[in-house]
Amino acid sequence: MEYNFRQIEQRWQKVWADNGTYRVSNHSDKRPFYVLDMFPYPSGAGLHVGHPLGYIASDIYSRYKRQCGFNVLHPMGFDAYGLPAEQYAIQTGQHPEKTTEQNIKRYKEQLGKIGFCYDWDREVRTCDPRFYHWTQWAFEKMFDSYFCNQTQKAHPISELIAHLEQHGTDGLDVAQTEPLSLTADEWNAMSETQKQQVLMNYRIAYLADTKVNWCEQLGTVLANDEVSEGLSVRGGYPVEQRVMRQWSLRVSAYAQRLLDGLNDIDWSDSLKETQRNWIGRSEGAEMQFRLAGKDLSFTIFTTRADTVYGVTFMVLAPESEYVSQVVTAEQREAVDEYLRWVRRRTERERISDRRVTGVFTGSYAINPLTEKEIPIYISDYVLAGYGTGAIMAVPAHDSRDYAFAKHFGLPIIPLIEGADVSEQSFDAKEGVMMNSGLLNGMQVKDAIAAMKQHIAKTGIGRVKVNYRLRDAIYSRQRYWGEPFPVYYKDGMPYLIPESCLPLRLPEVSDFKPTTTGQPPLGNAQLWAWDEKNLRVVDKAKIDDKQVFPLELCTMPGFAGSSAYYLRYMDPHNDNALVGKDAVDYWRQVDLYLGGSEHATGHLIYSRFWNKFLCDIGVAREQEPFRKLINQGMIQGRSSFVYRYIGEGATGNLYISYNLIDNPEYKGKIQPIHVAINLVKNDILDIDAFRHWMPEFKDAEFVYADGTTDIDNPYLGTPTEKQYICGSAVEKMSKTYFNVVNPDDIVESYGADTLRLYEMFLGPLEISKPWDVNGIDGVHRFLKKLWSMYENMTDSEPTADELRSLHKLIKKVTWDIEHFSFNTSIPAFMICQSELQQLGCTSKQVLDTLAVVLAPFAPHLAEQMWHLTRTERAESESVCDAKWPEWNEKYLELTTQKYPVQFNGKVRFTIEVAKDTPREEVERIVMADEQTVRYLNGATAKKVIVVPGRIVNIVM
RNA sequence: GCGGCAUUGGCGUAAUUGGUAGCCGCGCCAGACUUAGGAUCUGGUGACGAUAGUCGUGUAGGUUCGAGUCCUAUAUGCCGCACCA
Repeated sequence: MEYNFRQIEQRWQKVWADNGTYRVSNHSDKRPFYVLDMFPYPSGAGLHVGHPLGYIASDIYSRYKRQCGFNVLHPMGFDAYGLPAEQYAIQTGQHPEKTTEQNIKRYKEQLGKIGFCYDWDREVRTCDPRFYHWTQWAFEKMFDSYFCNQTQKAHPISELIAHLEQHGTDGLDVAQTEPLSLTADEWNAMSETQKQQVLMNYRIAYLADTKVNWCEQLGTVLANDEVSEGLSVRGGYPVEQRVMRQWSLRVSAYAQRLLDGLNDIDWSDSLKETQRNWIGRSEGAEMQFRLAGKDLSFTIFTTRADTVYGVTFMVLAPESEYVSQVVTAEQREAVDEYLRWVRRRTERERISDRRVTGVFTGSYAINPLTEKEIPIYISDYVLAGYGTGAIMAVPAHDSRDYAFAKHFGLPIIPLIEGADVSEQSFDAKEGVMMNSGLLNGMQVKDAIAAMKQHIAKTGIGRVKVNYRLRDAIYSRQRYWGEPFPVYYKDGMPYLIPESCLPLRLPEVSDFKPTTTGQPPLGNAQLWAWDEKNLRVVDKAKIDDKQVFPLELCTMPGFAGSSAYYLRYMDPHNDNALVGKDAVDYWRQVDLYLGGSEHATGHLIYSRFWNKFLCDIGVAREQEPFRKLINQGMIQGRSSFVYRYIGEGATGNLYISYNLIDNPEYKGKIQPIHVAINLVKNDILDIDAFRHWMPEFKDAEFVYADGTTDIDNPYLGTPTEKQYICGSAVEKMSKTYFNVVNPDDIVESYGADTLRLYEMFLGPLEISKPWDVNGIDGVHRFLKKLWSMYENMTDSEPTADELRSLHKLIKKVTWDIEHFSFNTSIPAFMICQSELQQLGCTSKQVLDTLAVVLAPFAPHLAEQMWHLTRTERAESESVCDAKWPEWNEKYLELTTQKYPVQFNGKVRFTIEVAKDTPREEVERIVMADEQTVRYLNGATAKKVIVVPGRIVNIVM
């Protein structure tokens, strides 16, 4: 019986769909388990073979958990809002709604062919109003909240108002944009608009003039994680710094909680480390420096309080607000010129060109410990956004300060004994202090602590923790995103009432972004808010007293993906993001799979978002994703032919890869990408190649054996005429002709082979090239396995069959629990081959085998499972078959013919006293009943004895 | 510069976590069946050696009865952060 995978896979996919096999209920006595894939952007290119890697792994795990008796939530949806979808729409000149719809359809078709156990009833799309209703709702909650540093929690803004009414800003320890000082009387005397302005300083979702990453080509601002080395991550366009009035989320308020939370979750070390870097906590001190001759002081941040005796100058960031107060009349012109120059420089120039630049302000500050006057400079090596935008410079022990001091001829005072600072600074935090007054003789570490204590006691400064993490810019001057539920009255934003959500994305005459920063929603006619009648109206009515303009920006891509995992729990709930019952039952994602490229974007934002939702009582767990696995990328494997371009070249002769280093060809060949479907096992299909493109129609070859068609025009068996292609690992891309479409693999080998092969390729978490060369081996295994089901009988399983089966169960169970799916495939192959050698025909064994295979190759397993028991109804699925337990009893069973082995070895433990001599141990071993049974009369080749521990016997 | 991860046959990898390195697959070699094979099946395949055997997990040390696995250096590669004070 042939392995007709097409028929088998179509049949069961239909049965599963018809019976709703994968539908999941929120009401179950079973324990819940939530397995989630990062939902995809439905891009125009469709899925390539790399996308399903993580999906297959999570599918295996979900199916396994389900068979173990869990109620498994395993949903799928689409991250349809945001830049990629919109860029694709612009490229194809269609409305993003239409392209998104088409792309989703395509994705679902492709996913459907691979046999995933998704509950499609729970599908979410971020661009669906029923979904973005809750994105907008969450924004409103953040707008209506502030963050208290004492409780480290979000609180309703009404509590803050109450505090301001009674105490002003006195005793307020909250996250804020800038420090404010108000009395209660001042607050109470304020107008409504003034009050709103004050509150904006504290809201978690706030509007402020901020320095943003503006990308002209994309026509929008970008978050920090969307920019890399001064270029936009998407598209690679230049990004400049601009001050714009933008919405932001106060993510930085949660920095400490985001950091602490990492200790409680099961993520890879590298990913946690990436997040720790991104949050960038550093412990240090803030110190006051007085301005000489004026009643003005400013604050700096340092992690090296111990080096304060070595401060020989100060530096301000060009954007620092202190600058204007410090510049003297004589220096004003020089400073202005420098500031103009700094402003002209793009972010990219600043990063690539690190020459020392700066200008003297004319003013001096007083070192609070030495009381000496030190000059104040401005330089762009000091960043306005970190710390206070002002530093104390210690050239002896900081390489940047050192370079600056050398350039401007400023003094360098070494503070650590034995440190040679004549050529470079001594940055290490080790050694014994000198030239440092009360710190002399201390180790650096102790000196840091001592100085912190000293400055706190004397009031010069205070201990302070700083974070690198910035607030997330939340506005995008784009069309294809969630509209803000916000309208403007007297220039201040107000929320649209919750009951009026969702605020739907309006139709516009032109959705393309502009280079001026004018958002496309400005083109919408129906885009004003009638405050009295609570509805969206024509913006021509804005002259009315009760009609106000709506926000024109939309939310960024990460808005929709920040809480979607909660929505899957309760996707049809129109009254809440997620119902209490649902979230109480599912709680959090137990296993999350996706790429590590989201480490500093989505995975920070959704953790932040979840913590906020926790604070307001919506989410149940502090961390959204308990365990996270990053699947590796699948790269493409490109193939090449080598065109001869040496002397007398016609441009039509191609040299086999094995010959290109021959002296007659070396350096005279040009590699050309060739479509990988024309190549199998690195051998070129010559006919197909000649028909591939017109330019290769008359291609001639120097074959692997060095012959050409002219040498032997009619001989030439296929082996002689082989043309070998070269190869390289590259990104999967259309231009390299190396994209492998999963549909094609499913078509020629079947979904089960695809699933098995993707797992077989190597460990889940590492990147690896897609290499078709091995797929036949996996396909062959499934064929062989299938052929075993032809001759089933009701015979009792033999001991050997049971041992082989239970060995498999043990191995596969272990593998799945350790996400080592790649090592399960060999286990299946060994089991199959052993059973075949034993001539296994036992239905009982084959039945269980199908159950164990089910997570990996569900279609074939389902077919086999129904073959072993023909009375099973079609609706009864192997998905619900109980996961078998392995039994040590069977593993111990042994016969003359098949001794218990692992990799051809016998191993067990026997207790022996620690100092027993080796000969004695050997005697004990040989006399041991169990050992004798294992050895079965054979003589041991070698006995390795470790007193007190383990005995290894090699037969 | 700081941090994380990796390095095992011709290739992808395995070694149940400190217990005889190289499972399984690809490729290759040999054989069988075939008019034929890019089909199928069987056997072999780390290196050196005729054999016995010896040597082998990037390099150099260390801990241990025992190290691919732990420790210390070092090299190479990949990834993250980076003028973050």
